[in-house]
Amino acid sequence: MKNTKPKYKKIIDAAVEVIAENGYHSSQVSKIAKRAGVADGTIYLYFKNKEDILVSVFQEKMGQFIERIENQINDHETADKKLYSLIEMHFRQLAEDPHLAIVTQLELRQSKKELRLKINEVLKRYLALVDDILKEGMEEGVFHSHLNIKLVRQIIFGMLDEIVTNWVMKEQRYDLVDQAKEVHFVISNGLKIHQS
Amino acid sequence: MKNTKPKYKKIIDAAVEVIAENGYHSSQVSKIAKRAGVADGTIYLYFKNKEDILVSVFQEKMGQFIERIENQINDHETADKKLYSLIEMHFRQLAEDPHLAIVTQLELRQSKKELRLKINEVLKRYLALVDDILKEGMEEGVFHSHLNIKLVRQIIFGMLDEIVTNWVMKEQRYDLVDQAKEVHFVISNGLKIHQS
Amino acid sequence: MKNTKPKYKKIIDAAVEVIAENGYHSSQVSKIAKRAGVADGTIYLYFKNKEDILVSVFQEKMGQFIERIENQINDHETADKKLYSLIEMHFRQLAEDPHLAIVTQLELRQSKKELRLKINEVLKRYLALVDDILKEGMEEGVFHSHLNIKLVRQIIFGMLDEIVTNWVMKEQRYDLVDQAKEVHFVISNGLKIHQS
Amino acid sequence: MKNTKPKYKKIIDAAVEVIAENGYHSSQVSKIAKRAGVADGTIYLYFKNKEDILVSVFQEKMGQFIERIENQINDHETADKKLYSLIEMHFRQLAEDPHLAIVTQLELRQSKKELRLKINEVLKRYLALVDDILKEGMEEGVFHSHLNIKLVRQIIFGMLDEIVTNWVMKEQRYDLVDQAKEVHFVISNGLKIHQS
DNA sequence: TATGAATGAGTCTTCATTCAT
DNA sequence: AATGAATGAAGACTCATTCAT
Repeated sequence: MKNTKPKYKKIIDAAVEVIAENGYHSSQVSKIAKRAGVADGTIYLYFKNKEDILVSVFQEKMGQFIERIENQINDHETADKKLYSLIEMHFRQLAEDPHLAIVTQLELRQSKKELRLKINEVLKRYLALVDDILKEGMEEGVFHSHLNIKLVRQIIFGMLDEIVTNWVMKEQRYDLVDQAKEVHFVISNGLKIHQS
Repeated sequence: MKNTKPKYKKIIDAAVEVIAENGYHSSQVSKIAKRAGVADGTIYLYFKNKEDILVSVFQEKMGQFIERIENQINDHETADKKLYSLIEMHFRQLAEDPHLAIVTQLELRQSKKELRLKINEVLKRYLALVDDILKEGMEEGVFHSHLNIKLVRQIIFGMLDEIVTNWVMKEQRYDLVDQAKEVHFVISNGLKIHQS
Repeated sequence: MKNTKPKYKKIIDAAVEVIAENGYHSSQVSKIAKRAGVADGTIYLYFKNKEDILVSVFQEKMGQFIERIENQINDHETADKKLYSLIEMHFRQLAEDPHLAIVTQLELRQSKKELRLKINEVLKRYLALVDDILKEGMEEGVFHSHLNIKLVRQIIFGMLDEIVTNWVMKEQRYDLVDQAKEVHFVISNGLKIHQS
Repeated sequence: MKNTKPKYKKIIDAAVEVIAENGYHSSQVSKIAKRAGVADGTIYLYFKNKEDILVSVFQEKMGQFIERIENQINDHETADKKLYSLIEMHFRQLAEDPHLAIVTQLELRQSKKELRLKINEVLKRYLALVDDILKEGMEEGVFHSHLNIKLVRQIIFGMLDEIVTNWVMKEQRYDLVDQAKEVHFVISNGLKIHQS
């Protein structure tokens, strides 16, 4: 946690709610302040500007998100099981926090370059996690070792991201976690070495 | 082609250029008008509002994009070869039009709900294309027929989309089309039935 | 006249009034727009920003101010008579336009460097006028020719400026033009060569 | 000295520095507090509000300024010599304290009416000094006795003020005190009775 | 006395859209 | 069909001041 001051946390949480409900552009700073129960100006004691709120939300929430996946993964022994666990956790966590899901899948996709770069910075840790699983799978002799890890990492992240986005846009009307098995089947099958 | 009047086309093309160069938020209607060589007000003779320009760009360009893939695919006989062709064409077309790539991958990811829904409408035709290939592969007995087509379609689109986005964000410094083979390998391998 | 468009002039005149009545800092752009009978945004078709209104007021009004003095001066033959004419006209013009006097003497004395530099740019023409009179007087053998023109020019401008400012701050309760004779007496006496 | 408490003085001195360096509008109370080494709130134990800091700076510094001139003047016997001494001291003191010069000549020229009135209050003592010299000169039969003292006082103050302002705006690149002689020559010459 | 975290009022500016010509 | 001058709504951010400790 970057900052444990109670107002900081209250603002972050208020921001997730307000942005999920109204969209980033309709989430006036004053609206977030009111929801957090602080004065408008107080926001600026903790955040550089409005965009910084968005970045901070992502950093805080994604930090936890990734941490939980890291922990969970270690409970499993093979790369393939770890991969399944990652997929399942990815879906589960977003399914459990629909507000956060809306923010990460829709509202955070702003086109401002600076914002995108900061988001990518946070995602690096997640991608590193995927890399580790891939390398492990290759060392185990289970995954094709000629595959370009950077590319496969993009494939996996792209798959998961698109599936979650779809679920959010379909207004979360079905069970996201249910999809984990099949998604894992396809990608695992795709990476694995098969005897022919 | 929705509209063949010369000014309509000039505005569409100007919009792609201007948005690619400046980003959506810095692409004022007046800037697009100037680039297109028309008066500001003229824009509103052809488009309902600013967002409609963006949607129309997507419709026009994506219409062609999908059409070309449709044509190309028919030259191939098996579902797997069609799948490869789709991937290759997806990458090739965006690689050949970097301005368009920037617009579709970055600038179009605005969060306004209405816009996103219209974009999805256009993409339906693309997804239908993927569906056809998948069904064909299942009928051929090559792809696992128990797979949820809607989910696999998301997997494929998500993969390709993420890979193109990465390429755009890395400022197109490497050859995107080169990636087609490996991407096809992974997804094809993932969908195929293997003897164990 | 830099710009003869009627709205430009209306805004300039409204600005002088509003600023004279309320002071620069209490003269919101929207207040000026309303007084000028235009929309807020229209201001920005003619002026870069709020400060630019102030600068433009000065340029427009001071342009006329100086022009009139230039014309008037030419009617006189000796440097000393020209000097008197300059003083009289300086006072007369400001006395005739009390709103302008308030703006130039009080509201324009903002401390922002950029603004001050632009104001000085306009004043150069006025100072050049004074220089010419001084040189002429020296050539006539009437004014001391060893005097530093740049310094004397400051003396004259400073005198006049302070006297007008005092009059404005005393709420213009006495006749400013009445002072011209005595002021001219002192400075003329000060510059002239006397037999001792 | 209005207030001899050490923090009061520290705040005054910090204010002169900060305002000279940053300009009045960029001199936030918090910046002055930090420079003075006190908490923001402490400022308000010694000053009613931000403007009161500025007024107090002027009162403190101008009090000394005038006092020194008063003392110096008494060393001289004739009005004319006193006048020279006043001019020289005026220039010398500001030349020796460039921060103060910037504050008095540029930053203090804010347009808020209340502030200007308080500044004038302080200046009264200075103007009285000038008045005394003028009266003395008239009694000596050296200066024209028909001159309006209030007007001449403005002439003298305006001259000196403009010359110092110019020097400050020219970034103090030349010697201000050097100008005293010539300035005195002009005004003294202007006030004196010459035989014709 | 001293602190400094919190407050919240206040405004310039942009730009999508309109409409008289 | 085309123009482009004019419109006006909308909101992030600053900073002087307060007050509980």
